Amino acid sequence: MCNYLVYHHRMANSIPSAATMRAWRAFLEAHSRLTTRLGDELEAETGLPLSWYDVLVHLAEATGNRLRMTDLAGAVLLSKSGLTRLVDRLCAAGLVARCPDPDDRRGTFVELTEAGRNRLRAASPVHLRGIEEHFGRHFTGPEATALATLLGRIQR
Amino acid sequence: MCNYLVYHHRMANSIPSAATMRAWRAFLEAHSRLTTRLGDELEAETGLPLSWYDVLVHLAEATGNRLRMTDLAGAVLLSKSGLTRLVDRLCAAGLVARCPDPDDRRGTFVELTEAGRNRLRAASPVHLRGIEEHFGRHFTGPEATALATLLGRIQR
DNA sequence: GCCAACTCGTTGCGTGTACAACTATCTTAG
DNA sequence: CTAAGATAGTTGTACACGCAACGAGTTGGC
Repeated sequence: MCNYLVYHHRMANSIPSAATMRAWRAFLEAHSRLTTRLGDELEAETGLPLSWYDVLVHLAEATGNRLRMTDLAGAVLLSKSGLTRLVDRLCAAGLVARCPDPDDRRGTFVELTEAGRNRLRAASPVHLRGIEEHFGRHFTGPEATALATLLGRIQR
Repeated sequence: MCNYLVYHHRMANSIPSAATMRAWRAFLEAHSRLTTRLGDELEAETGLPLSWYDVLVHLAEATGNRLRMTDLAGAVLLSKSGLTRLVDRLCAAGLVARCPDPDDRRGTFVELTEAGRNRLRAASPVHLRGIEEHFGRHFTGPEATALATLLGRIQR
């Protein structure tokens, strides 16, 4: 899924410029190639799918290494049901554990296990190297900052 | 699926800078939000999924409004089998047609039908407006050009 | 010319995801 | 205090996608 290029049919206003369309195309193409490549590398070298890694990182960053299902779903940009199944798999692999929230018996915390922490520690250098090699290395420091600023304008 | 943030574990070299990581996070988040939003809008207002739109645009741009399966798969960044199924659906909807390549009897052309062209003409303003409203509008002309240049460095 | 190697597109299968409906729990208005 | 509504997470179901294997067709070395 990716291109959605201009089909020339100029209307009154609010039509993207040619530069905008070039940026949009480059954006989509870059995303597709980067996620595919980084995902393949991570899985090949560490056996960890990108979605698993993503969950582990968010838990590792959270205070207490635990997060509520809903919050985690928001963090990894997944639907609630999608996260339920993903956490099922991570639980089965022993990398995270579910524990009930005593203050709200509807809620569930997802907590990083020791095995999960170790697994993340092992995978992290591989993925970071990949990010640098396939993404960061193409930009100077100021360029990376500019990129973050520009893309950061797309919010919520 | 999305974050893959830094888990601080500094190694010798080739570790992404903080600016790179900010850019990477912003990139992933922007992509997730934009594709979701644009896809929802397009489907709600025109009944056309983004993947369908993408195919139609590429055919409309191709000479003769036709493309070989493999080339089309490359253009829309989909696997061969994924494209086979997608084209199945578009055929069933009457928006494209398959026709054999007389010069290579293994090959198949996918061709835009009149209905497909009309459907694309109707959907295109909606999607372009969306691109401008959710993406282009956040950038000045030079910024969009810079973005295209920077992202364009991620190749192949 | 012929067989091996390659290419094109499709199919079987497994997987990951979203949506909607559901259960259990919490919150709030009256 | 209770009933109505909101919220947390799970489950049923459908679907889109990739990978590997396949059948048909093409190409190149000998």
